[in-house]
Amino acid sequence: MTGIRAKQKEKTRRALINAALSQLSPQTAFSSLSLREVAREANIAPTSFYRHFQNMDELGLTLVDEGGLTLRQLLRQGRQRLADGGSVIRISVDIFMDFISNNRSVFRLLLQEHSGTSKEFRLAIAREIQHFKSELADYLHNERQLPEDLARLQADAMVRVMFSIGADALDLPASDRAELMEDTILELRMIARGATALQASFSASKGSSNTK
Amino acid sequence: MTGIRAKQKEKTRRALINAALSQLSPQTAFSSLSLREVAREANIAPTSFYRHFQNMDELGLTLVDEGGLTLRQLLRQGRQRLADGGSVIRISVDIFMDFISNNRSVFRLLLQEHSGTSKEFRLAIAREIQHFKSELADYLHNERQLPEDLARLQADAMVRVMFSIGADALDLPASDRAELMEDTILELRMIARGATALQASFSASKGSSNTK
DNA sequence: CTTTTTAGCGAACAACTGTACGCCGAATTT
DNA sequence: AAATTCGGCGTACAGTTGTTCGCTAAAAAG
Repeated sequence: MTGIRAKQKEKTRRALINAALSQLSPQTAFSSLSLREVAREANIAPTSFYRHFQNMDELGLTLVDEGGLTLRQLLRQGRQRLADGGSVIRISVDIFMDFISNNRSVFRLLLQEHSGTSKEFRLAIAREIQHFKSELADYLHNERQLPEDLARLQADAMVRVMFSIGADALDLPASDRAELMEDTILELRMIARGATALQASFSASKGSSNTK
Repeated sequence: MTGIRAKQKEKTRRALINAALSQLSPQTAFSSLSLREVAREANIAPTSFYRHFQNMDELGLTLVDEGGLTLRQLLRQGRQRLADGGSVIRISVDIFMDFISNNRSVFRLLLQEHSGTSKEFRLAIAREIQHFKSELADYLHNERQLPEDLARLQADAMVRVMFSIGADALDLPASDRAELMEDTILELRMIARGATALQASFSASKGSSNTK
């Protein structure tokens, strides 16, 4: 019951995960990693890999899950920081950019496999993104009094823009990133403004006789 | 001077291009195509491939260029249709969705290699997208009297949203696509509204004493 | 007609790949 | 103390890859 065996197993499992992460780079996609290389980097025999994962895919999905988890945790922190006051948009952009800076490889993995050739990967990543959207839509609906439909659309547009810009920021020197962030904030503000403007026209055309 | 030789060469060049295209699918990325498979599909010896392209990369870049060209041509057609009246946004969305429907493989190639591992691919595709943005920004500035900065930002946001939604539409049954298109149109309208709203606040805070 | 150019071929090579199989030895269970 | 579980290893195999080299035959150039 000491679990000395389980402990060791978990250790080399981590070694495999880290080996995979360490081999990812702008020039090397996860989908082109070989089981043998990863095993070599983790200092185990190729055949031992199978004691931990059935596939390279299974390893990759683990990375996706862990990355998504990290992102969601950051979002919660963001909501807390927000209680102290400050622009939601600016804070969210900050958090997001920090995330991709500190998790370049994982974010690249998310981007690449989001449009990759494995349906399982695509679905797993789409699920993570959907999480992101839903939380934002809820916030817009509850805290900003937007009707559900409009909140959903605004969140959708914002998340799309944010991820797309994140992809561009990924291989940008830190110096250029500040500029991009200002653009990002403006674009997101644009979307927010547009949403409330649309809300106004809808409620106007719907119940113009009803002031309350 | 008959050029019977040049003619034949062009023919098998096309055969190679078509072979590559025909092997692309949701399950097969361009970056994982093998020179040998492509040559086999084109009915030439593997070694003959080099008479036409130095690399598989060179072949891929050709596909990117051709895809970009097609897209730009459609844009011009779109601008013509626009002269007859109608919603710019709706028409543009129509055209875009048509494009990805009729060029699934190419669009998938663009998406995948946009965040792929070859810098040359990334740059080539970024260039195509930049074309798209610039043309839209010019239109917004010239025809819609938006200040250049705001036009640039609106175009940027719109193109990002459009491409992102395009990626989702790619593996969607045609039945679900209609719904997605309506969402797209609303999101783009949101962005457009937001841009003019921001314009109003800026000019108000800048020169409130200047009516003209 | 003679010479040069060139698209295409086949053989060969070394480098990898994923994975099936059976064995070992230490941790765990009985 | 004996039996079982199981993480890890080495060997082995068949398959595929990109690319080099020298050759052929037909088109083009002289």
